[in-house]
Amino acid sequence: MTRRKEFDREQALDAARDVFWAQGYEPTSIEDLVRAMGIGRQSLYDTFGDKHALYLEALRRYTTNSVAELIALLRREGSPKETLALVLLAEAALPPEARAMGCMGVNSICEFGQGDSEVASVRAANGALVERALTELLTEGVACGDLRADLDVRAAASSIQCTLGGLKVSSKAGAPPALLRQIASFTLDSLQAR
Amino acid sequence: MTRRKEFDREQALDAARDVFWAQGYEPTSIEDLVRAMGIGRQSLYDTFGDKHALYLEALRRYTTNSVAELIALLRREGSPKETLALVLLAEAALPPEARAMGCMGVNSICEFGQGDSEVASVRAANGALVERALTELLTEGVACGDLRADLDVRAAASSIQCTLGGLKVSSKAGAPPALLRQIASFTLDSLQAR
DNA sequence: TTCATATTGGAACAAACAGTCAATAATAGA
DNA sequence: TCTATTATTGACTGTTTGTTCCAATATGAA
Repeated sequence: MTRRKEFDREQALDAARDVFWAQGYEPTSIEDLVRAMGIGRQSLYDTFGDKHALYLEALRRYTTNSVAELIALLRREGSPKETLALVLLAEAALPPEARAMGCMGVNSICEFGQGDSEVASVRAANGALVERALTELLTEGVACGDLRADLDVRAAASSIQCTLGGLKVSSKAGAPPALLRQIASFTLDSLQAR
Repeated sequence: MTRRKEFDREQALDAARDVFWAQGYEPTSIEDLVRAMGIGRQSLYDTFGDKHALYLEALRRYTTNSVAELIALLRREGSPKETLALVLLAEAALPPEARAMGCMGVNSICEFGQGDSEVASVRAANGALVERALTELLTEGVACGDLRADLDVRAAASSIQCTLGGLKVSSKAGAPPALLRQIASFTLDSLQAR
């Protein structure tokens, strides 16, 4: 009954996410987007609404994917201590181009703050998921003796999430991987029994 | 031999810094700036060059001030442990409006990354100053028994700077002061002898 | 007072911006 | 094959952007 789209919606959305991720919201023009997405202007507006709606969808896609990835890592087989090390050392292991992009969620915090409630709610929901998975892992770590018996698990979970954010910022600022590893090791060390 | 400026340069620069701090570089228009600074368009260009030069000078002013403030705090009289507590708890003590603005340095990292070398060099210089003052304080803390004897002072300094960045981000994202205090206390705790 | 120079506000600039419109092209059901 | 409906294309809208030009104004030195 109708003509079919010539492009793949998800693929175009991925391209948009990458542009927003690398450049942020304001500095990204519709022109940048249509070029990267490989579609026409009108197709963009018909399919995604407007620039803000597209950004929101791209951010949702980013957080959903990256949180799912992080949670999969947190719930993997293996000792909690090793898993924590993997999580904390992940940033330092990324290639330079990936480190230069930082975290799209952190970027959106700096760009929008609490000003945009839709953007804020996307982040809040996913932050809570990470918090929970992290708490589970820490609880398991304490139980099996990997971590300090007197560890305040809730505080530690918040603190680790804070450190992960800090690592992303330091990384984007150009900190060398060796420094990132040093921070990761130190943080890890403070959780363990001594 | 000539006419005098009708405005105070430093005062105008403060106003510009506040606008850039709150909104970031791209979303801030020259119109926003002249309104906040209370000067004419041409005066802005004659006095500060262009938008980018003005931003750079505003960022320099911000980092110089805030780093000087932080270093003064780090080098105050009193026990290292208490000083560290003050530094880490500072963010949670700020009024909501101040927390919503975040750190202009962190904001600039997220907005520019390593792309703008002038911006990057402003941050690098000041980051090194904080690192040094932090290291001195930690060394003193270890010497006087406030902190763990086996503390890796350099790693701890990097880690604390990372945490401070993370706190700024969490704060701007809307984390309640109680959570920020929890993170600060946990971090502090991990530095102390147990 | 007069000259030379700085500052100022407003008008003007081209370029870039987000978003729209209308004509054309493609498809699936009748 | 026709028709209804959607997709694509590129030109176009009005606005906002950063920056500059210009004439008017103010000032200190001669």
